[in-house]
Amino acid sequence: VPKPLFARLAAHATLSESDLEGLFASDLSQTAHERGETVIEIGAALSHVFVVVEGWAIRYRLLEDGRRQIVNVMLPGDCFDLQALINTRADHGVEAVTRVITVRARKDGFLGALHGNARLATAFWWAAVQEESILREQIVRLGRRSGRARLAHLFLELQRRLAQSGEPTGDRFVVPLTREMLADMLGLSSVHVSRSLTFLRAAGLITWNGAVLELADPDGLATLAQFDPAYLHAGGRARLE
Amino acid sequence: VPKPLFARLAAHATLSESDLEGLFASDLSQTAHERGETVIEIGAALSHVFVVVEGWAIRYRLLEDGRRQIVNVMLPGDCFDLQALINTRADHGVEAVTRVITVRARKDGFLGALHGNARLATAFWWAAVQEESILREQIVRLGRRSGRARLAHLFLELQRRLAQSGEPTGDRFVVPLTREMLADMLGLSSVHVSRSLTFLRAAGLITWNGAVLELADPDGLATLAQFDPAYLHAGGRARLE
DNA sequence: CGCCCCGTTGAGGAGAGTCAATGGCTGTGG
DNA sequence: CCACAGCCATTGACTCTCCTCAACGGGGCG
Repeated sequence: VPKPLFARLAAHATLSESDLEGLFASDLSQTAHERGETVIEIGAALSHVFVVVEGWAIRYRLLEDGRRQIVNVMLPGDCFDLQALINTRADHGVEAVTRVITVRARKDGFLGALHGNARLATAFWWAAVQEESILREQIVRLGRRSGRARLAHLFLELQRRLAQSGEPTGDRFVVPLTREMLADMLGLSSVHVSRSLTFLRAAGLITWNGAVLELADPDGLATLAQFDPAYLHAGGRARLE
Repeated sequence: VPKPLFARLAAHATLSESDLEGLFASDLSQTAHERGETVIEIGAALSHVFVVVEGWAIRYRLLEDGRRQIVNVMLPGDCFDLQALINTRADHGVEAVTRVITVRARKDGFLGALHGNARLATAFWWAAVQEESILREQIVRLGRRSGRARLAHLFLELQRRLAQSGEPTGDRFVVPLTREMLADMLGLSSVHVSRSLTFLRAAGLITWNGAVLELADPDGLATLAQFDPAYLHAGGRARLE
């Protein structure tokens, strides 16, 4: 059983590891994708549900003129794509940011396990609520925040989400994203991302030497970004009525 | 049974009206909200699932400094909020754009009906897939399109979505949104929305006299907006495997 | 008639994009 | 072991989209 997934699901529902075992026992096909590799092609038929066990991945859409918008980052414990349980085609691609290890479950087996276990269904439903809320917050970030605030806000979100997947995360953690990925995520150009990062550094809000990002002044970042973590639904306990 | 809801659900699943009757028969409490009224307050506990029967509503989030980002428009047939079946609080508000009539179903009754009817569950699942895909496209619109293109893209989306709810919609339909609402949807200022509309009018792409919007040159709009309707999942048939 | 809401238009300024040059780091092959 | 290529980040200069403040005008409604 993937630990990050268990950590996330168990945080909001009463769950033991055995609840999850049935899901992946049948065909525990761990797949590894190298950095830069395509995990799911746009337009591909979806027959499996994926869970990220290790590493980061991005979900993106492309425009005809070649521009790219990254819709969301997938961290350990995130699922792709609960809603694709219906037979449909991927309307966005998934690419590995680092080396990524995924576990796949066939849709029918997944649904069967959910039918037989109400607590498990509740836990996954809760994960879907969180996921959609994160999408909504991404909309607010793009629509109503400045470049600097977008960066600050994203960093704070990543910190909380990493903590939810059970990593020992304080104010220092590895962020394997390039400037261009940040740009495609935040609706900016990579040049402007670079400038905005320089500003955040100069203001003493962050340091970022190579890979490890440090939130030097979390409160300052939260003020700049108007960060309100409520949308992450980190507290609270799931209950399907 | 609300007709717009039936039109949308039946478009992608084999469904008869009787499938839906059980949902609303028990407590068919139609509620009307006047233009500008709050339908759901941010932070309110959610005990019901809502369906818009008539009129338009907006889902929005507010920032501390008073700025507003509209996450999505709700048209007849749209549900608020399938994912709130879990006991949680609204992380965004809903406000009536026109006079809005909603039908509410208690969460437990709703879930019971879904459990007893696989076709119904499939149809609602499909609606959720569409809804999330529309959110993703909103992200692309905000992140990677110019002001003019955002407007053109939104108008084309509204046309298709209205058609899905069963309205007789050609290239002319009523858009009850103010400039400021468009601005809060598209991440712009109302002044810039006004200017961009002037441009679209001057280019012969649209006319908008008072309420009725006419897409005078749909192909031109689609080119400007790089509109690819695939994300609306308008074709295709739902099947839960 | 007068108020208020909404839309338009103008002027000036700030934020973000584009093009381009530079420099560091890494991996590779002679 | 070093030279070179390729990728990535930074910085500069210039441009353009979009924002803010402000004035004005039209339509609905009391």
